[in-house]
Amino acid sequence: MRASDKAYAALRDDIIEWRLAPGTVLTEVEQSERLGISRTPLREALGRLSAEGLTAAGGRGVVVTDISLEDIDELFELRETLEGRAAALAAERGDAATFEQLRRELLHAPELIGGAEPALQAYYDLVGRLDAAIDAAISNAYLAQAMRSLRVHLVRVRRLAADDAERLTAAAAEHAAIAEAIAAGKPRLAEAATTVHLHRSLSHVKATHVPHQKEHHG
Amino acid sequence: MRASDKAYAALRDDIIEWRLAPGTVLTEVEQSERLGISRTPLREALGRLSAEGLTAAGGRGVVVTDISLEDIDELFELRETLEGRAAALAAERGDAATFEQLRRELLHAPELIGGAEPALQAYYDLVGRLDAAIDAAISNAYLAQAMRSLRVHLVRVRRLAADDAERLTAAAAEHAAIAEAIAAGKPRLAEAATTVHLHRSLSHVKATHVPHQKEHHG
DNA sequence: ACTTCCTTCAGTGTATACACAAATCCCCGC
DNA sequence: GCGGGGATTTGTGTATACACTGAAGGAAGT
Repeated sequence: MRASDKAYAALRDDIIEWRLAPGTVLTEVEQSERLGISRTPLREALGRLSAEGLTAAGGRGVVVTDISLEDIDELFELRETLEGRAAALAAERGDAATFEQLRRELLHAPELIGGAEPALQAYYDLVGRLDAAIDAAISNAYLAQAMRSLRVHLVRVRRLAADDAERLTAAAAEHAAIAEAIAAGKPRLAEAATTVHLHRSLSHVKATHVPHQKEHHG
Repeated sequence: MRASDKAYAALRDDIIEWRLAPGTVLTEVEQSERLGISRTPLREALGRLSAEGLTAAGGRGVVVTDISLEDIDELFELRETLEGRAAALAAERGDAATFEQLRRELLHAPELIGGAEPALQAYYDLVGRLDAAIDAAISNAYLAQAMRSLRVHLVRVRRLAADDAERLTAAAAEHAAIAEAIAAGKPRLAEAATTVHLHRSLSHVKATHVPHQKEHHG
């Protein structure tokens, strides 16, 4: 693994998991020493992060970007646009058997949610497989790319919300509805189910959202 | 201006204007010598280009990406999704006077189109101002960013088509219709007008498209 | 003649040194 | 005591040297 990849992954995780608070300035020498690499690969990592919008390269050093409540609204507005269309396209072009299988698994998801850590991870993986199946079904590299770049920010937002078992169970049912609509080849329904799911998701995030306090070092 | 910015702008223009054929491998030492800079800033430029999708960093050296006919279809599919929604949002949130003014100017655009080079540039600027006005009106940084990253590829596609005066005149009328719908505050109509415009645009591109032959150097 | 191994080399990945810009801080003058 | 100007420090931008890897070409053996 290249040093720049390692630095990118480390910094990306630190930002997504809110270990690096928004507003933190990432100095090249400091971070390169922390990660045990040189400035050159670190700069590449910072460039990638800034391209994704996780950091912003303002005048002196790059700073970790913040996510405000307005940002979350904007994020979900774009998400609704992209994923709604993606679900519709998947219903038109996707393989019914694939999504039927996913739907069946999603109906059994509540058993995973109540469980401990590994079972919960299995649930998240399942949702991830639904996303991947949609990505593959739409056969549109540009749309898939746009959604991928969105998901980075969404993971960050998800960490802000309290994902209780109740919400996760409901979300699983919503996902199952999306998979069912796609499997049935109903684009309008798939888009509507996605819209419903995203609105409920957004409501939950905004309801349980607790502002992260910035950890001012020093 | 930084050396990396200069390199980025130069390479970006070379690719967009099809002076660098798809499949061309951009070697770091070669390009850095050609542009009169060092490898370090050039690498940053190549990184940005690859992030945008203008180049792909496969194993050995980065290569200029190709745009196939399927790519154009996918590109316009995403474009329809994003710009349709953007037009609708602009109709909801935009300032009527701004778009009314743009509509009036677009109605006079045919006078510019017939003219020589500078007048044609004035027309392209006018269309660009409409795009910028929509970007500003939607007040959604993520959506605006997604559209910006798309436009790079669209400029590249536009260079493939023969933009005759007839098509440009029709396009101006379609743009005027979009501006009118936004000014009138009619989201559905604005989205529909955008859809119509993009489909006509796509048809024109595909009808007049001439495949670029790759210039194999040596 | 074909295959295989070794050599060589082109090219990237990384580290480091140097140059330059900006911000801060201290000292001197008032 | 306060303000201004210069030095110092901090950090980025760029260049270059070195290491490593993967590929291509040739030579030798079968």
